[in-house]
Amino acid sequence: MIRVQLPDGSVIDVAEGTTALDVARRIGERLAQQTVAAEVNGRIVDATRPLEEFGGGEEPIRLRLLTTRDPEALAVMRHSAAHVMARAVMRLFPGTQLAFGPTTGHGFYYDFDLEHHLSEEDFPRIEEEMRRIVEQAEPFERFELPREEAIAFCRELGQELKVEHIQTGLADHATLSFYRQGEFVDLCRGPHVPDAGKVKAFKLLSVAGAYWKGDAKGKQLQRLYGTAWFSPKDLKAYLQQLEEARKRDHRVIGKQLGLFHLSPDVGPGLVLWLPKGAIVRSILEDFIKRELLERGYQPVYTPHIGRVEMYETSGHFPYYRDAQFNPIFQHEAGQLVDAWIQRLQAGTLGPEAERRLAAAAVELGCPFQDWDLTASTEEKIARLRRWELQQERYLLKPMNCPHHVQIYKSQPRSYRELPVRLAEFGTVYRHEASGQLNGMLRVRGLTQDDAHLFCTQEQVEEEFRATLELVQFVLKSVGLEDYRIQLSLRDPDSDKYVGSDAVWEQAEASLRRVLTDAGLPFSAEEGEAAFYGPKADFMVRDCIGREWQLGTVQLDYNLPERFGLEYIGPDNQPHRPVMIHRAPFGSMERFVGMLIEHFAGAFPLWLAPEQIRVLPVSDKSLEYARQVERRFRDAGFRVSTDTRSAKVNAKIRDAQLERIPYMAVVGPRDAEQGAVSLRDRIEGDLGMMPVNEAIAKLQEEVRSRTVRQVAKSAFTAPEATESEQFAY
RNA sequence: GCUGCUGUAGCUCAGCCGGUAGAGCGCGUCCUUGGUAAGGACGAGGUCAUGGGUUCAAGUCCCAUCAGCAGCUCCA
Repeated sequence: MIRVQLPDGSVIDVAEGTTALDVARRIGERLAQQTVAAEVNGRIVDATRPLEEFGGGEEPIRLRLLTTRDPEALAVMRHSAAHVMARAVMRLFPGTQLAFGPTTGHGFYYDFDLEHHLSEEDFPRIEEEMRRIVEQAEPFERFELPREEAIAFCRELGQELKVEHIQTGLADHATLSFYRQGEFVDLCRGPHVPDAGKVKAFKLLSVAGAYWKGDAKGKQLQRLYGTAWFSPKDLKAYLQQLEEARKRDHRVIGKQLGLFHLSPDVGPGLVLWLPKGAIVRSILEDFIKRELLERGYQPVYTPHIGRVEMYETSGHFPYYRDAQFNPIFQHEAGQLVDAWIQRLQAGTLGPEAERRLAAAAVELGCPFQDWDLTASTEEKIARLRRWELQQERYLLKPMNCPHHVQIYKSQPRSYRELPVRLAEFGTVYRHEASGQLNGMLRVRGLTQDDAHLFCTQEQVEEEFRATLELVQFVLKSVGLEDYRIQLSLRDPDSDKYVGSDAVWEQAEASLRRVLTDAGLPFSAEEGEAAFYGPKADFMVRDCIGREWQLGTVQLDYNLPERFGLEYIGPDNQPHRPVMIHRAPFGSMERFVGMLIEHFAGAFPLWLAPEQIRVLPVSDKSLEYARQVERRFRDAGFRVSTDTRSAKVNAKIRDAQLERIPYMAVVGPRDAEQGAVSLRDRIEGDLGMMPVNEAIAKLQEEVRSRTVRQVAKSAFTAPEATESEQFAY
C-alpha cells in the first residue's frame, strides 16, 4: 500500500501501481477526464505513471492533480501538442529530422530539418493531420532505455540530431526516456498528457529559421510555431490578443499618424522624426532636462565623432568593432590598411593578395615600397599599426561616455565638487546587423538620454539610489508603473569582463545593497552584465502585458581606471572616482516607439502632438473657429482647425482616428455665447462651455500629466510558465 | 549576419496558366453648409523596388542587388 496526501490534507491509501489518473478516477470520472498531469512531491509528472516511482518511504506522497484549469497543465499539454505537430509533419514529410520541441509562453514550437520548405500554405494540411491524431486520442506511452540502447534506437529511427544530443547535451544521463504515440516515438523528458485527445484548441502560427542548439554557426533548421489552449474560447482570445498587438505596432501607427519615417535613401535603421513625432520627443526631452537641472545635473554637448584612439582606450572599439560603423580615415588608404590588418589578424591573407594590397597602398601614397612579404605576421601588423596610428582616424561615436570623461578631465577636480553629473541627449551610432533592425526599437542611430556621474566611492550608493528614484519618477510620469528591476551581474566563469575580481565584487555588492535597502523587487541574472560593470535595468510592462527593457543604471569602475581619472581628496592626494552611467528612457527612439505601442498612438494630453482640433460646424463658423483656435494657442496648446467643407461627423471621425484628445465643435450657438462644445476623444460630447472654462480644464490635465486611458487587454488567459524543463 | 517570405498609385491591397494595370481610402475641382464617428459628382495619380536574363511578348518566370517582415543569433 502507498499513502497519498491530497492538497486538502486528506490521506488515502492506494495499491502499488496506482497512478494519479487512477486517484482522479476514484474521486470522480469527470475529474479523471479533466486530469492532464500531476504534481507529485512538487514535481510535475505524467498522470499515468505509478505514484511510487516518485517517492515512498515514511512520508505520504503529496499529490496534486493538474487539470485544464492549471497553468502548469497548459504547459504540459502544449508540449504534447508539439509532439502531435511533429507526428503530423513526419507523416506528411517522411524523413524529417527532429530537433527540439519545447513550449513557449503562449504555445510551442518544434525545430525540424527537412528538404521541403515549410510555408503557411502547408499549415492547413498539417493542422488537419494534427486533428486526425487528436481525434484518435492515442495514449502517450513512456519508456526508458539505457544510453547505448537509446543511441542505437534513435539511429534506427534515423534521428541523427537526437543521437548527437544524447551524446553531447545529455552526456551525463544513464538512461533516456522516450514517448510513443502510435508510430511516432520521440526522445523526450516529458511529462505529457495521458492521450492526444487532451490537446484541444490549437493553431499553427508561423514558420521561421532557427539554429541547431542556438549556434549561429550551426545547422539552420525550420521552426514551426503553434499555440494551443484547453478551449476554443481561450484560443480565440489569444488570437485576438495577437491581432491587438499587431494593430498597436508602432511602425503601423507611426506611419498612420505621421510620427516618424524610415527612408531607404537615408539608410536602414536611421530614423527620421516627422514633425508630430518630434513634438512628442521634444516634450519628453524638455521634461527630463528640467528634472535633471533640479537634481544637480549639468548639461553638456559633445560631437558625434571622436578619435578611434579614445575608443581604443575606453575599450569600446576593440570590443564592439563588428557592431560599429567602420572608422573614418582622413587618408584615402586608411580603409585599405585597416582591412589589411584585419585580414592578417584573421590569417586569411595569401601572399599574392598581400602583394596587391601593398602595391595599392603604395599607389595611394603609403610608404610601403620596401614591403617584405616574408616578414612575420606580428612584424607586419606592427608596421601597419604604426602607420595607422599616425593617421587621423575617427569613429562615429557608439557611446557618449568617453566624451564625457574628457569633460571631466578638462580640469583638475576636487572632492568638494563631486559628484559631477554630466548630462546630454547624446546621439550614438551602432552598425547593428541588418536582421536586428526593427522600426524605432532597434536602430543604427539613437539618442540616449544619457548622463555620467563621477563620484567618490563613498558617494556611489547615494548616487545610485538617487538615480533609481529618478528613473522611477520619469516612468511614473508617463503612466508606466508596472515594472521590475533586473540586476545584471557578471558570469564568474567568463573572461569577457575587464577589471579585477575585487572591484567587481564591490560593485555588485553596492548595487544589491541599494536595491535591497530601497525595498525594490529585483531579480539577479548572472552573465548579463556589460563588460565594464554590473547594471540595473528597468523591465517595464506595457498595457497589454509585454515587457520592455528601458531605463538602465550601470556602475563602472573600469573607465576611470582606463582614462586615469582623478580627484584631489581631503588628504591632498589624488584618488580615483567611480562612474555611473544612466539613462532613464534608454533611447528616445526606443522609448517613443514603446510609448506608441503602449498608448496605441493615443498619447495623454501633455504629450499629444495635436491636443485640440477646432471643428467648425459649417463654413459660416470658420471665422469664430479661428478665434477659438487663437485662444487655445495663446493658452499654450497645440491646436488646429479643420477648415474642410465636410460635415461635422466626418471631421469628428477623422479627429478620432488621429487620436486627438479633444475636439472643440463650434457653430453659431457657440459663437453667440463665446463658448465651445467640447468633445473628449474618450468620453464623447461634454457639452457647451465657455472657452475659458475649456482652457482651464485642459491646462489642469496637462499640468498634472494625467494619463487617462490606456486600452485594456481583453486577454486574460493565464500565461503558462516558461519552461526550460521541456527543453528536449 | 543566417534561414524563409515579401516589394504594384500617398496608404491598404487585388492582378489566374506570361499578352502592355485595377479597387477602396486619401488627394484635387465642383455641388452641398451641416451640431458629435464617413454627403454627392467628376478628375488627376503607376519606369509594377533596382539591374540583368529567358521569351515574339515579363508586374507575372529565372538570377543578382537593395529594402522590408518573421524567427534565429547578437545587443555597450
